Amino acid sequence: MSGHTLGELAASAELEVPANLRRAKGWVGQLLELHLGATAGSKPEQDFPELGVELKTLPISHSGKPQESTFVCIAPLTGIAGVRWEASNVCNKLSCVLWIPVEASADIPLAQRRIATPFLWQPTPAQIHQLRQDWEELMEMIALGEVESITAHHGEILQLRPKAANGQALTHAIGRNGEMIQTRPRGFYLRSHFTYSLLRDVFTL
DNA sequence: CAATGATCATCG
DNA sequence: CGATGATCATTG
Repeated sequence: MSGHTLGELAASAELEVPANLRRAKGWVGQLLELHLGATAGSKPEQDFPELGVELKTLPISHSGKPQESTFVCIAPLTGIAGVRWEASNVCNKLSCVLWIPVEASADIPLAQRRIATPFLWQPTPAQIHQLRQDWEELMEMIALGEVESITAHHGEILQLRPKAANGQALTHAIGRNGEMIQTRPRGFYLRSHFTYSLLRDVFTL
């Protein structure tokens, strides 16, 4: 797919290209999943379970920098006593990722945006250490009932941010006194400066 | 609602 | 103008 445009891929799949991504935010990712034969659905698993590979598109600017952070997975806010990093969804999802950089500058019409060179990535021991540290810090705060005091400033490469259909969505979490509270669902995201470092490592920029 | 796919829109 | 917090579509 490298070098081809999203318009070409959409045409071969007989899909309409939306006017913009405002009401189709996951369109690019789903188009690429379709072409690579990933199992559609909303299962909390890797995109290619047989290969142990997770697929993620990476929106990049003209200068090749990621334009957005990368969503990893929903953060568990309850039932997290004793959860270990090795058994976490974050660890599982990021153990092997096929990154597919895609042009995403606002001045390029969606159909004309090109797919860059994908690369397969497995975190280095140092990256795993960094991910694990961030994850443990955030999970500890959640476990201690401090989820509502977590902001996106926490975590060096992995951050926690709201992840929901809107601000009214609520889920259960642990409160400051160990009681059950209602709060906005959160998700783990990779900071763009981290995904940029992955691009620099692979393409020796 | 929770999970998938993410980008939008506003603020500092 | 980058990052945070908010939001969109869809499926089970």
